[in-house]
Amino acid sequence: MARKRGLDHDDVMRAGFSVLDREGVDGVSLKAVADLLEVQPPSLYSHVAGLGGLLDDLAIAATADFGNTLRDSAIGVAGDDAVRAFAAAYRRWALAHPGRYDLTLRTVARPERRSAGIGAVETMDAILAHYGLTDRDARRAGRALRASLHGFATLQSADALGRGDHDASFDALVDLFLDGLRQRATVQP
Amino acid sequence: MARKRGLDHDDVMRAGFSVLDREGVDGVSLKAVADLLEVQPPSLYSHVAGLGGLLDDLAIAATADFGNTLRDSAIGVAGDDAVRAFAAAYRRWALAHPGRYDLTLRTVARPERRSAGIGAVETMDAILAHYGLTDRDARRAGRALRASLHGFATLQSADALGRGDHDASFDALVDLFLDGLRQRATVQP
DNA sequence: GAACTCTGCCTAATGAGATTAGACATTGAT
DNA sequence: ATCAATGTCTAATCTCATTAGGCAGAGTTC
Repeated sequence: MARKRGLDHDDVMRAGFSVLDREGVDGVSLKAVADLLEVQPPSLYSHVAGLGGLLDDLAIAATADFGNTLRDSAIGVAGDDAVRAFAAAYRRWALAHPGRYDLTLRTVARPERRSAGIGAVETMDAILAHYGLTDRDARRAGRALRASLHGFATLQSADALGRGDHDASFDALVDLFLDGLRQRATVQP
Repeated sequence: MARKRGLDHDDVMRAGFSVLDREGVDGVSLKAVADLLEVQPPSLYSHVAGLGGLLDDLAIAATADFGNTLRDSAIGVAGDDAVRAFAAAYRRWALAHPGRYDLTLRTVARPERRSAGIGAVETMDAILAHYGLTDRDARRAGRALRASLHGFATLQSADALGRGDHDASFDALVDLFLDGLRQRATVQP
């Protein structure tokens, strides 16, 4: 009768992402995932460490995917173009997967999650290196860019920006950042 | 025996904020609030519309307080000084009350909450008006500033900025924004 | 001052979820 | 054919939120 289908950690992750994308972070429950997999909730404990473990796993996977996307965005471009490409990829990913993006930020404090996010920071550092800033300025510029992108993506996906052309506002934000960057740069890329 | 103390909506709010400040948004439960007030959870329903209602009320109150703080920050200053004061007040408040700040952003979509948040946007618009930007540029600059401040505050309070002098990074972010603003301004305040 | 009503807290009960323990069936190897 | 491993299941417990209905204290009215 019971067909002994045999689930998999990956199956659970897929189902988890499906619920996450559909219902958001708060909608992710073992019940929902189990229903989707047509299984009883306790069965999931063979594959993930409870709800918390599932969310952790999802967060790590999402962070890694995000990092890879960002890395890819900057391949073959440099200077302002690279910044623009990076910024566009950042916003695109965050808006396309609001739940996943949310998850990449909740409890950033865990080491595995942090290391999965390194890719993003390294990519940004590499892009900014072309501007020949001092280490200190580069670090600050990186934080400023990250904060701006994060803030914009979050506010837009929370629908907190009001009416208007958000694409243009975003471009303006990036341009504004680039203007400031150029003023501080020692080399003009 | 029962001392018939007589709670109050305000008492519940105070307790709610206390839990919120101590445990964060996810820590707010009717159980926790009831414990703090030495009352049984169902008793709270006389004063608040369940957990959701309490969170809504807290969010509205927090948003109003935040808005007032921001408004006050810009009294008697103008131009770059006003932007700096506004930015400093924004970050100070957000870092001082991470739970409340979180709450001001969750479900921004509700009308009362939105109107409570108007103060912040109006204050920012008033400050930016001094730069004589076109309406469109002003709107974009406002969004850029809001996004930057929000992003920085969120990332810092999530401990996602890494090691370093965050005060200086924040100042750098604001300076960078001001540089960009000046380039676009038609009047030099 | 006694009865009345209102307000606000209480207990009891229900229900959703997470989680643990332990039984049972299917699979693959010996 | 038997055995161990694996993975799912049912049953039970626990924490909360929430609803229903009862009871007591406070002020009001006569």
